[in-house]
Amino acid sequence: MFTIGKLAAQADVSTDALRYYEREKLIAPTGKSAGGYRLYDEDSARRIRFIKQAQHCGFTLAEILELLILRSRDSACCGDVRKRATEKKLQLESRIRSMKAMSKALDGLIARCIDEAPPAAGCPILATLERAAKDARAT
Amino acid sequence: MFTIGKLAAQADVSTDALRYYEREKLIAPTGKSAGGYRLYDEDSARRIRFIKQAQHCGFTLAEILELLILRSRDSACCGDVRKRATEKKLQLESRIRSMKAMSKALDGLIARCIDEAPPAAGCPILATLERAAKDARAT
DNA sequence: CTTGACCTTGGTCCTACCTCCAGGGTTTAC
DNA sequence: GTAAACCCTGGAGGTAGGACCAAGGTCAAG
Repeated sequence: MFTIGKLAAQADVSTDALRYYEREKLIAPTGKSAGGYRLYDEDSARRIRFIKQAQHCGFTLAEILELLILRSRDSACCGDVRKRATEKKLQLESRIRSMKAMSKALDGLIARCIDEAPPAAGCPILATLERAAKDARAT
Repeated sequence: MFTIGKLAAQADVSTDALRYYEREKLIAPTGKSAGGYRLYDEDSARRIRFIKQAQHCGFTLAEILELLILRSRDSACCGDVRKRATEKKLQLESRIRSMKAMSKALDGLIARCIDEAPPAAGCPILATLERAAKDARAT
């Protein structure tokens, strides 16, 4: 059994984050000391590893809570989990697409800037940012 | 000259958003009516197009404010603007990379789930989420 | 027994971008 | 002239994931 500080150090998160997870129902201390200190065991550490890994896969804490609940009830597990993973992947891919579109739009702006003589009258990037929406509306 | 509602409809934003932009110093009404209504002109409309386009390129409102300030002073314009556009592109690309890594991690999870017989004892996705961090620490 | 490191609760604050609301004044169309 | 539609200010709320802080209690070492 270790206190919150030890657990935090071991899992490389802040004690504030751990208390936050507790408020959000993601974890609960295994017990409490006489003086009211939270006490944790190896199971808690595993649970936090789970949370952090899932975050690295793009799940929000709310979604991770659902995964944790699924994990606790054995029934209907794998299919459900796989569905969530797949949905998350689609979501990520959609966001990647939209960011790629932004990146491409920036490419266009930057290229225009180089083409059209740098210290010309009015920055071509800024001019284009103004004009673009008009074009889009015309579409 | 039109009121905030007209401008909002024309630019496809909410009146609340316009008032918010004003608080954030991104825009200001051209004038006010006798009764205190905000009044805007075609220039305001162009400014809002600018803001929306820049948002589509991934700039935050704070960054857009800087762009607008750059635009108003002609000096040192294009180089500065181009620098910001380039930085923003790098930032986007870094975020894209990190999301791709997430997506790939999900791929791994999903694949493992298919390989290892669906209704087995314990979902392989969940098990992997627990284990992965340990492996990483060992690295 | 004292000092310092650690812990507690409960609260506010942060980013980013708004949305929604109340309570009231203004314009405009009929 | 009156009803509907519009606008005003100011402030709260909400998402996501915490950071940080104050006032105070607890624990371990020396």
